[in-house]
Amino acid sequence: MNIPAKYNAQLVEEKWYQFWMENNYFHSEPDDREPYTIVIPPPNVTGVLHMGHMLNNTIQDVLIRRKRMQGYNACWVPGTDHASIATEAKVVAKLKAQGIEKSDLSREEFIEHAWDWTREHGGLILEQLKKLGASCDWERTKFTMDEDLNKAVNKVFIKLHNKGLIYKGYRMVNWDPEAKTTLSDEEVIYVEKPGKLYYVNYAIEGSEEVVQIATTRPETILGDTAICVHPEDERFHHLKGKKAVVPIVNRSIPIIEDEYVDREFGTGSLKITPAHDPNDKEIGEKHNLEVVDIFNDDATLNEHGLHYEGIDRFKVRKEIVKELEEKGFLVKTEDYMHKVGTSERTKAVIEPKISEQWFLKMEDLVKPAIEAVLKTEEVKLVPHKFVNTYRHWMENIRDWNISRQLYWGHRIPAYYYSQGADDYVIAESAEEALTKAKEKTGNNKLRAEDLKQDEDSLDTWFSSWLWPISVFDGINDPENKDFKYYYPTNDLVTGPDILFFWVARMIIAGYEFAEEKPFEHVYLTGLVRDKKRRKMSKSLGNSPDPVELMQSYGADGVRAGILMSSAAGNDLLFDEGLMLQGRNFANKIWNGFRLVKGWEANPEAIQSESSKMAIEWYQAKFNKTLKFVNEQFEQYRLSDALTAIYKLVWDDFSSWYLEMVKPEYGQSMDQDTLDATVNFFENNIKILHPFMPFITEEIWQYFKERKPEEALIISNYPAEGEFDETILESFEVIKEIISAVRNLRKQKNISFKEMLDLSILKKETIETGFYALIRKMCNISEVSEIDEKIENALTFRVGPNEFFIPFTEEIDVEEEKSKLEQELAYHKGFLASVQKKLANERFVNNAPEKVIEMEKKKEADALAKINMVEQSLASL
RNA sequence: GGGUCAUUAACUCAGUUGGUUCAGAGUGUUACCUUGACAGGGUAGAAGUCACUGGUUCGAAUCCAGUAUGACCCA
Repeated sequence: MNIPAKYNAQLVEEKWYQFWMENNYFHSEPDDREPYTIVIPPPNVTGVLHMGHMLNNTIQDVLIRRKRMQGYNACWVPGTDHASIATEAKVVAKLKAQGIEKSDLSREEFIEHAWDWTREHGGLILEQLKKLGASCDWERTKFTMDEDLNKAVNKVFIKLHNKGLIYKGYRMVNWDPEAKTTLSDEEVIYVEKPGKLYYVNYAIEGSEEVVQIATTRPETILGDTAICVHPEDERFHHLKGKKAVVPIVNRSIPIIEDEYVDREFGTGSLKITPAHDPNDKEIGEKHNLEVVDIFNDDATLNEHGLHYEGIDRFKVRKEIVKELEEKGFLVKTEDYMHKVGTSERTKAVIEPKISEQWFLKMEDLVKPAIEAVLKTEEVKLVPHKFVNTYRHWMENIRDWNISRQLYWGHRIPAYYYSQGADDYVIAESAEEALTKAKEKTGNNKLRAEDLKQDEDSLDTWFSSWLWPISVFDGINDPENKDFKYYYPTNDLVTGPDILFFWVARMIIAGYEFAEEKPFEHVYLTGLVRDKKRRKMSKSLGNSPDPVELMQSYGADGVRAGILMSSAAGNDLLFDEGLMLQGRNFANKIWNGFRLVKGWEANPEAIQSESSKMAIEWYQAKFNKTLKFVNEQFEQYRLSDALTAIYKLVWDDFSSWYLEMVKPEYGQSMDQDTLDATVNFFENNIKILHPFMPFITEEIWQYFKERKPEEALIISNYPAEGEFDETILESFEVIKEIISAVRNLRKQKNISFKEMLDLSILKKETIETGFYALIRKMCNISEVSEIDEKIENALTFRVGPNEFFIPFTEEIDVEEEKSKLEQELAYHKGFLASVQKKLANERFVNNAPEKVIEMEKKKEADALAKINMVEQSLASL
């Protein structure tokens, strides 16, 4: 036979992926079958495949392939996300490398560069998913900036605005004064830096007294608008209602009280600068304080900086300290370590800055989404434990800041006709805006050039929260047949880190825009970590390249490996050993196939008793396992499902079944056994196909000549069947007997080739049909039942039955004795523990009948065994 | 600082709703096997005070409280 001894994944994988594509097996169209739909969590266009994607997409592919085989109309919609922040940063960096600054380009020019980037890199990750075997419906591939998706975003913005849910407000943003841009929280890195704590006196109006504050940023004194103390701090009670005077500026500011103040820190009184500190901003809003912004965009001081106008913040810090000292306001300085936010890219110290933003009111929108997950369970989180986190977030939700100061993304559809903050209209297009503006202002002379669209873009999540709807064009055209057929989708597979950002918002959007849940189950995967338990990420460089892994272990090996130890919602420590296990498994299957493929049936051959029993047993074993596997799938326990199949194929099928039906040397195989074996093999690879699609399709096609429409990928998943539990139980006993004989051979150095006799002193029924199996598996010439012990024989016990192998050589009595004594000690210990329980009155009175009966049976069994072992000892 | 979750063999993890001597799997490790599908294999073995301290119960890895350590999310 010409089948290689080692399975070569590379040769096989590309072939079958192409075959599936050519036959369009991934594509779905609405029909009268029940749909099963998954939308992919769209990966970032700038991204390359990492371990998290692998885990995530493997799970989705397993789910979709299984449902496809189960006869559902399976549709897995792929796509990518425009990721405004990340992509814009990449494009800026790329342009910079070419000597072009973003500020040199117009918005339109910059966006053209971003599209170039997207066209160049955007498809990469999808190509990598193909290598993994992902059976996505590629004809349905979507991008969050596609025209129809963009239109949907605009529509939704307008709808929400019309409902009065979108408003403009102020928010503290992370301002990078070097790049002159806002940064997301993720792009700010906090570093520990040595600084100083400056103690400064503020005069109290109308008194000789002073109040002392401590600050790390004395330059912000110029923007102070209050002093705050703790309401229960007796040191400051007498200052209540008074006013303080800001040094240098001579501004009169109120002394307010708030529990936010930490009485132990510094002097216990706090200066409040709402324009330049997030906490101060909140206090400022609470107490209606004035906001004085003292900085320009490049972090030099503006006109509020008085004589420091135009000077950089750090230089001002030095100079103002000198001035405070000269004028007698500065009391002392202390060294102080504190965490300072810096820009991930420019390393510049971040300046918290108040800026005008668009917000979405969440309070009412969130209600149906809370109901759906926490009350009606229309949407179920898997594992369930995440509902706690979900509840906490949803019940403490804040309004959503949906604008970003970026070019790349969906531009906010607000058009200004004048300078005022509210002089705008919301419209789907510039033309519509013009009409609306004319209406609103009554000025018919307005021209298109008079309108200026808002410069900001929308948060990327503001488009991805529509994803399950918008990929089917359900916002623009809610009556279209795809949307009606596929929505709501069934399962969503994603990481718990975006439960809020994305999952919760999709649920909100589902109820708001489609009046229905977006999906039924949310499978939250674990995070993939490295051996040091760090999250795998590109910035740490601790993630192996999945494409290289697939080259080393095969896509099937990697898929199986990564699923083998990843229970839903539990983190997964990446270990290359898992991939190895996956690859070895593929090889094991491959060699089983080689064996079976090499068998030829002899029409004259008659089925042996042992083969008949083996077939009967394996059928039961398979049915039981399949039932278990299906139950695991119901609970999204993919790891357990795979492990069960792994054991079925490796232990039960390869190690036991194949050995049992394997023709004896020089013998040939009968047709019935061969047919049954091939049938078993095919069923094995059917239930394995969702996990390891390539090798299973390869073997499937190798077994027989098949037409394209007979491909494994679209074959029928095996149906559950009845099974006889007693066969399985009996077989466990047979396995023990076989193991015991093998053990004896090893201990006594008896070659397997030497035939032996086996006698059974039977106390409990053993299916005699299985004797043939014992003979075959242990190279036994005869299995006989006896009534008396045999002298001078090797013995062992399985259950209450005693076994004898006549043995000509001297038996080592001492060794036998010590073995028996060990056994005896074990049973006696067991008996003692059982009897102790039964002697406990409270146990007997309180435990359920069933449990007590079980204990009584255990007691009887133990006594019988002890009796037997004692007899054996006596006979020695 | 607030919330959520975890802690079981050298390593990675199960243990499905308290009950069989229940303490399990895989990897690794040890010994033996150049077996006719497979050394990417086979057979057999060793290995754990279920983080700690209390409590509930006839009975706790499992339920409750606290402590320690770690992780994640939010501020």
